[in-house]
Amino acid sequence: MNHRPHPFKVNSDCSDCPIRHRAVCARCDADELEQLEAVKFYRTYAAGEVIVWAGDAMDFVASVVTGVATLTQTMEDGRRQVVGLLLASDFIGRPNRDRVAYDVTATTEVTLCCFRRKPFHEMMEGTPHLSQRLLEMTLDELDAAREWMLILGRKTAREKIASFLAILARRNAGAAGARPGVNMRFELPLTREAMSEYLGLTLETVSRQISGLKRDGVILLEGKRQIIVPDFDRLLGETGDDAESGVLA
Amino acid sequence: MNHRPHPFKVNSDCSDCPIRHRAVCARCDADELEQLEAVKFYRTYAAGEVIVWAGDAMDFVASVVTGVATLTQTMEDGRRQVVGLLLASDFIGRPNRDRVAYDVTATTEVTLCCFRRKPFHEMMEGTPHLSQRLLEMTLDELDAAREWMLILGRKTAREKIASFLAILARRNAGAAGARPGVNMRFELPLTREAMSEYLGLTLETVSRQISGLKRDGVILLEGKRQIIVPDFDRLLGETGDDAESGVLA
DNA sequence: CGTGGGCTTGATTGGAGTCAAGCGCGGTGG
DNA sequence: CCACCGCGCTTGACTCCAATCAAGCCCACG
Repeated sequence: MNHRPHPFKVNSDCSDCPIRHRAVCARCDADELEQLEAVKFYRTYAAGEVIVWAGDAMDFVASVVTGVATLTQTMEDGRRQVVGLLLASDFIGRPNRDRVAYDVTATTEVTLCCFRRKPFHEMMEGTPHLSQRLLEMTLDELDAAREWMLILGRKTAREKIASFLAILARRNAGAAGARPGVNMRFELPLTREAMSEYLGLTLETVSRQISGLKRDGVILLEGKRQIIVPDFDRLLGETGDDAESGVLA
Repeated sequence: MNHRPHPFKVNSDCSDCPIRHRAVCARCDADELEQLEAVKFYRTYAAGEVIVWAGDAMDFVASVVTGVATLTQTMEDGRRQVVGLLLASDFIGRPNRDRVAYDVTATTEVTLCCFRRKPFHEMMEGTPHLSQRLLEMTLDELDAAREWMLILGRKTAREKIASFLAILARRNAGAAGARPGVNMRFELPLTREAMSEYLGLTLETVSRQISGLKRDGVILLEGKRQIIVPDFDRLLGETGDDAESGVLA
C-alpha cells in the first residue's frame, strides 16, 4: 500500500502532459498555464486507496492524469452506489466548496494533477478559458449522469453490463486512437464488486451476466479482467440502445 | 390544448420576476439585465404539451418561471426514464449546442423565460456573472442527478416514493418560505405514470406504494394529487437516508 | 348517460437478490 | 519449498420484490 511505482513520470511541464488538450486546462494559453503551474502539484494513490472521504475538507481540486477513480455514495445501512467514474482528464472537486459530497476512491493506481483550491478559484474569476472549459466538462458529466439514470432505472442486468463494457471499450478505443470495430481489447479497471456498485446490482449478478455474455460469444475473457470484444456492434446490440445515441462517448 | 390561461402575468420587467434571484440571471447587474431583456421573450405551455423533442433544434435557452417540466429519455422499445425534473428557476438548454438530447415536456402548465440562443451564448463570453451562475447551477444539477442515481440503483420502491415526496415537500416548503415540519401540504405535479418513469418503477407499483404510505399514516391524500405530510421526520425515516444529507434541497 | 383517462387493487410471474459452497491464484510464513 | 490463507470471483439453490396481466373504480367531460 505504501509502495507506489510511478507509471506516469511526474513532470512539472504542462506542455507534454498526456491530458493537456482534454482537461480543465485545455483552453488555457501559455500565460495561464504558467499561473496554473505555480499552484499545481502531483499526487499518486495506490489501487484501492481512498482519496477523500465524503464530508471531509479537500484543499485542492484536481485532474485525473492516469488511472481510474470512483465517486461513491453510501447509505446508513451500507448500501453503496457509485455515482461517478473518473477517467483520464476528468475533474475532481468544486472550486467554491471545500467539502466533498462523495467518497473518492482510486480503483487502479491513480495520478492526480492537483491545484490548491483557493488560488484556483480566484484564478477562475479572471480566466474565462478555465471556467468555460469547466462548464463544458460539467455539462458533459451531467449528460453522462443522465445516461446512467436510464441504465439504472430501466435496463436489465444483462443490458447494464453490456452498456458498461461498451462505454469502457469506446473510451478505451478513443484514447488509443483505434477505431471501434473488431477485436477491441481492454482491462476492467473495477472489481466485480465495484461494478455491481456502479450498476445497481449485486456482485453475484454481475458475475453471472459476464459469464452469460462470454457463454454467448459476445465477449471473450483472458484471465478475470482482460476483455476482448470480437464484434462491437454485437455488444451494442445487447445494450438495449438504438445504434447511434452514444452520449457517453 | 390551445386554450392557455396565464397564471403568471407576462411582464418584460425583470425586477419583479419571481425567479429573479435564483435563476441563471441571479447575479446580473442592471446593465446586464437590460442586455438580457433585449433577447428575451416568454412562452407558455399547457400541461402535457411537449416543449421540444429529443434531437430537434432549439433556437433558445430558457428559465422555468412557473410550473414543472421533465427531461425524458426513451429507448427504442419504448421504455422511458425521466432524467431531470425542472422546477421554477431551473435552466433548459446548452448555450453552445443547438440540439437537445432529451424530450422536454410540461407536466403542469409551464411559463418559460426564453433567450435567443446565439445572442445569449455570445453574451456569456463577456459576462462572467452569467457563466459563473450557470456553472454553479449545473454543478447543483449534477449533484441532484447523482442523488437520483442512488435512488434508482439502491432504493426499494417504498423508499423511492418516500424520497420523491420528501424532495417535493422540501422544495415546496422552501419556495413558500415555510419551515419543514408539521402538516406540509403540496400538490403532485406529475401523474402516477410520470412518477413511475422518474423512479424506475411501473405505475402500478407507484400506486401501491402511495396507498401503502397512506395506509400507514405517513401521508394523507386529499383527492389523488394533494399530499399532506403530518410528520416530515416520519417521511424522512421512510427514505432510507440518514437524517441530514439533503443534497437535493 | 356513456366514454376515457387516471388511478387502484388483485393474482400471478419472473428476474435479480440472498444465502451458501467452492475454485484459483498470489502472497506469506513456517 | 510448500502448506495455508484470504481475496476476488464463480456457480447453485432458493426466495422475494416488483413487473406483468387483468379487472374495475372514480370522475370530469362531451
